[in-house]
Amino acid sequence: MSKQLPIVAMDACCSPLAREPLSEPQAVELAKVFKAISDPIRLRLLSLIASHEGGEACVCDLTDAFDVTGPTISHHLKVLRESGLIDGERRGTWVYYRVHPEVLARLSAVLVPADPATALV
Amino acid sequence: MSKQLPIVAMDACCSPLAREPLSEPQAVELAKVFKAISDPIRLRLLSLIASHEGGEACVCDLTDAFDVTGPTISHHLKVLRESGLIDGERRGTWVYYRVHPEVLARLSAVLVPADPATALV
DNA sequence: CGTCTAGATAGAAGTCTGTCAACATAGACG
DNA sequence: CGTCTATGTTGACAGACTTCTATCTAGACG
Repeated sequence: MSKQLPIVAMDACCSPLAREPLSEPQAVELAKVFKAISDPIRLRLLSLIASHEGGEACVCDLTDAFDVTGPTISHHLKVLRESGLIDGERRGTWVYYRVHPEVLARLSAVLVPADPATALV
Repeated sequence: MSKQLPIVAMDACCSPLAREPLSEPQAVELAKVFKAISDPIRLRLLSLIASHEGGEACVCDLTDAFDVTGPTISHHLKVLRESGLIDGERRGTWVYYRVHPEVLARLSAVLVPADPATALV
């Protein structure tokens, strides 16, 4: 579960994409992470985990929120795990997931527009 | 080209994903935009356009930066266009693209982690 | 040990995606 | 008008993705 994280992309990629052109390797690594959150179920899973009290959520809490089967949720959690966005830990009967906020922060930083006038409303 | 923008998602989605759970419709709309940037070529296209002087870039500038054929670049630009991230305008012989910084800003805002301690380095 | 539950894995079916070659279209220009 | 160049569109195909059912594994507990 919490096996060696692939320690994704994130190394050489913090300058906003609008400041200077992404290198090809940076783009490849970033694309993997964005692909991980390019599915509605995975986005909601990530959001449920990140916004859950205590910063973590049990798979049992997550499964009920969707119309798909357990294995499908497992699959999506695996994709999020392999992208480095979340990590899971077994405690007794249940498995708890939590997000890696640094990864989220870096994705957010990469997307910041160049023009400082375009502030968040 | 600059036909009625689909005026994507972006309406009801500015609260960070880690603050409260995304609704299903929000997730569906956001996922479309993230899917648009989940390809290395499209990420680099977006970055090239956004970081280009004057805030716009001609397709002719873009095509040379990649190993794929013209039609493939056209296809990727179309995906970015349909997601609302960029817009193109023909001026004489060439077509110029520019990004919509608000869309970028909103994506960035959605990904901001909950914990304020996780500031950008 | 046997059994029950939470979750993960495997394999299959159907759908979507990226890429190309071939063709179409829009201005520029003679 | 005819032709050349810059982009876009179409149709095809291989590979990747999502979801399911069936099966397996790890703890809990009697």
